[in-house]
Amino acid sequence: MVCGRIGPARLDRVRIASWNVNSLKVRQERVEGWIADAQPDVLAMQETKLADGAAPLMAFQMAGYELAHHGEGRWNGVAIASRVGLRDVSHGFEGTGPDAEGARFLAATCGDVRVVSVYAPNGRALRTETYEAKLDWYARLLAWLQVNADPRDDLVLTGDLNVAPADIDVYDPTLYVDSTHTSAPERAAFRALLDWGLVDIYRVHHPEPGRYTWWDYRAGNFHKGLGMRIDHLLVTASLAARAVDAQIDRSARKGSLPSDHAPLFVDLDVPGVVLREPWDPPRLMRGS
DNA sequence: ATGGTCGCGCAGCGA
Repeated sequence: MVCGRIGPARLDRVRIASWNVNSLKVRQERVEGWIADAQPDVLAMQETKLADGAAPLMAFQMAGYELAHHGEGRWNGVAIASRVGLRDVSHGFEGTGPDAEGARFLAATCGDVRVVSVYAPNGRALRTETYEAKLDWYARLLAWLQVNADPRDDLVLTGDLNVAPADIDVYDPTLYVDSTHTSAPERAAFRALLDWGLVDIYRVHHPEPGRYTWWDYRAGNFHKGLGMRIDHLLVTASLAARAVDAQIDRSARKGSLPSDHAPLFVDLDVPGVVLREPWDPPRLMRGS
């Protein structure tokens, strides 16, 4: 808890999380509850499905976080909540391609870490225009990194990348042949991010199979363990060396009205980050 | 194996 703290606190460890919330409006209470439990210092969100004007700045402020939001409402929408600073907000390459594909990219510097929250296009089906747009989006994401970042930076690229990088990232690889999320071009696009200088830090800490971040709402797939690992925390080498743990919080997928994605987070030894002052709510004056 | 459920918004689409 940050309540009761006097003066700025310095953190030696920073927790950076990502969660496709599938409508922040519907998920608001759940997100607030998860933040209170998990205490992330930075939370990247995807599929907020909100216009910027409807972003719940005050609710995050009350919890001690600044919020940057990029959305047009209805579909897509990405955000970054931070309690260790939030500056140099960028919408990146949004709107520059033949199919802009909506609000799917947001970058901000939190503490001294560059955080990029992305929501990759789904692709729907192979050999369709939306599939080609997905690959094009990936190409533009890589180009953004090449132009606007350096592999030597402290950078986290996180979010719903809509790619299962390897066969162990899907519950049954034989069902995912010649389909989106696993196709060779998609995996090559994902691999190109790693080749640029990013590390799949969750996989480093958890080489075991059966670790997923998304489960179809239908057919009780979550309870049957039928999921995919399509949400990722990709970090540069300098941060990978300082990552002490990474986890997927399956518990957040349980209960009533969950998102179909679970949040995941990485804990980094980044000494000297200053925790933002919690907002002091105005108090009602009592007449005497 | 198929389809099964959500969210948005009010029909049917997107995931």
